[in-house]
Amino acid sequence: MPKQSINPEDWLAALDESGFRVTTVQETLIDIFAHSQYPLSAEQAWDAARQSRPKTGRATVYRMVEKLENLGLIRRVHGYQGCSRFVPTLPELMMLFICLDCGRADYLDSQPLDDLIQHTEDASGHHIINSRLELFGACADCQQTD
Amino acid sequence: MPKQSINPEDWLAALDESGFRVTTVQETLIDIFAHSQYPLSAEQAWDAARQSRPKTGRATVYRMVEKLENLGLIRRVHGYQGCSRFVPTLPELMMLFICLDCGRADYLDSQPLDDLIQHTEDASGHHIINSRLELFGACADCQQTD
DNA sequence: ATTGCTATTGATACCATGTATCAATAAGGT
DNA sequence: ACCTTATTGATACATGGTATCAATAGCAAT
Repeated sequence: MPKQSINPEDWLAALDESGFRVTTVQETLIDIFAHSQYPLSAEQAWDAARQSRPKTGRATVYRMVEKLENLGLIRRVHGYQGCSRFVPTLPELMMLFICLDCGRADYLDSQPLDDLIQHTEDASGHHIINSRLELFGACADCQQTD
Repeated sequence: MPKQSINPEDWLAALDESGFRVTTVQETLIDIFAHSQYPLSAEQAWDAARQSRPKTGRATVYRMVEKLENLGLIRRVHGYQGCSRFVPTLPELMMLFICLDCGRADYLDSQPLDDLIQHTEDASGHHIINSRLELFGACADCQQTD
């Protein structure tokens, strides 16, 4: 459902550029996150990783998830089966919609959010440094089959 | 900083109307949440509760927090010192701003968010059932003292 | 007021999720 | 191929939250 596709090579390049070593665990996990249509927990990613790389350690996955989040390559989804699931990020598409029915993530253009933030700064006098917007509901596909 | 004040009696009435018994623990905890300007964790609320009511149990506080959240009287703040702090809710003021400097919550009128949701529904075809918006930054007061 | 029913509570034990430690491994520059 | 050191995997640990269950206390009816 993402309108842009995610390129695992770009993620490896991002790790490399940030001075991290490129390892097989990373390749494995990046592949898992980049191709998942659904929010994944670290535990789920661990299960998935061990299918292609059985000796993958649990702590390693948690460390990797943290690293990917810090680099802005994945983002945490709050309020959907807890607060510990992650989806890949897509540049310029910071408005996240999660379908409560099929669970898929859709990424929407951030312009309306940018406008809202601008408006709020003007109206309140606060300086807004970052924001979190998540939308939940029934996606266009699931509405038709209800 | 909340522009409306919160009335603990209304909360007790809400519990009563929902068929729950009104107890002293509830009064204690409602007072704590209704008067806090800062997001509080369950653990912090427990500490506060025991000052006026020493034998208050930990599990009771967790249960109460869950109940208040379910009733919509408090709301969870995500991404500010974890995902387990709560602020009281204020009707019609669903846009939450948290100052990263002083930690206080400010509540903003939801109209811009309602507009954004309407626009997104029209543009995407998704039906939006609920949303979560949090804004973080430097509040008007804290900017002046920087 | 007293009683009886049952929701709520407090104490404890428990579980899940995530983190610190540390020896072994493997990137990657030389 | 070698050396340095970041990364890994296994284990133990910490934290935050939940299940259990006997004791307590709301509240409605008498």
